[in-house]
Amino acid sequence: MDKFAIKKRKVPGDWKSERRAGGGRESKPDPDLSDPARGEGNPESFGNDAGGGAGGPGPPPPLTLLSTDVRPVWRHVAAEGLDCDYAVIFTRSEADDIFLRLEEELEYFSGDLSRVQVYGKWYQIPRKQVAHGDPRLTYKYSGVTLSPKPWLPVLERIRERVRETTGHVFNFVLINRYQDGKDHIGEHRDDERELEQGSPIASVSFGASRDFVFRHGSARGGGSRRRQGRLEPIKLLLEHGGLLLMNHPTNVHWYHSLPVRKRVLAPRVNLTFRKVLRLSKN
DNA sequence: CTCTTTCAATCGC
DNA sequence: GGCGATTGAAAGA
Repeated sequence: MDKFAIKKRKVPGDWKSERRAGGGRESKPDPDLSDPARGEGNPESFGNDAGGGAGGPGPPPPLTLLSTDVRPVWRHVAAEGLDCDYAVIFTRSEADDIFLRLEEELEYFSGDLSRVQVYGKWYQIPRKQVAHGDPRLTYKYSGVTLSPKPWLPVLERIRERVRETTGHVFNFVLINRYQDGKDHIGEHRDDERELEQGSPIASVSFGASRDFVFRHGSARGGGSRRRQGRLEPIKLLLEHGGLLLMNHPTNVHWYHSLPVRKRVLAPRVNLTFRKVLRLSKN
């Protein structure tokens, strides 16, 4: 039973007023996959629905749908100690272009920065990873200290859209690339000790849609699958051009993961923007 | 020194 | 195909 605790909300950032084009269908995340290089629908719409004109219930979509009319449709995701907002913030054509540039321009870490020791054995991390950000910042991940590469135009473009939609300015981005559904990341919390107090983490996705799962700390491990421990996992579908804002205190008690999905054949690039405090000591 | 937290692969169902 | 349980060395508080 997948509980999709998703409700509509107004606006966490700057977008004036929410408006929708077609009938108000409550869209629940579709656990099915979706390939990134699919043909197009409306090239200037965000991926939130668009009613799909063909045979959908409700009134027909408006004839004139100008791109300037379209605003992200935010969904609020809430549970005990969990507070997130999700919206597709890039049009399909914007996201396609950005994804292409990311694939062309990013150079991922290799060697020691891409290996991790688990239960005494060393593994390549089951994904690719790289960090970009302001000079002299560092971020520790699984024991290794990541020094960011300088910003690239495509990354600043994404960061600027995130600023427009959330009001937050981030100085660091950790990028993970999942080649296909076999690439994944295990359950973890993001280390907030080296982040600005109470600042959110902005997770932006391009390419293949992937399931994303939150689990409460108390619902994990040894003897914790008891009777009414009613903190069910919360599953989201992160889409091409989508932004998931993870607000404090989500990362304190909730773990998240990107599980294996063997039916997914296409790559996904995810960027988690952060406000990092610490500077490298030289 | 002690205690807590962390990561990914494998196996069983 | 997916999920829960299981496996420990290293780092940090």
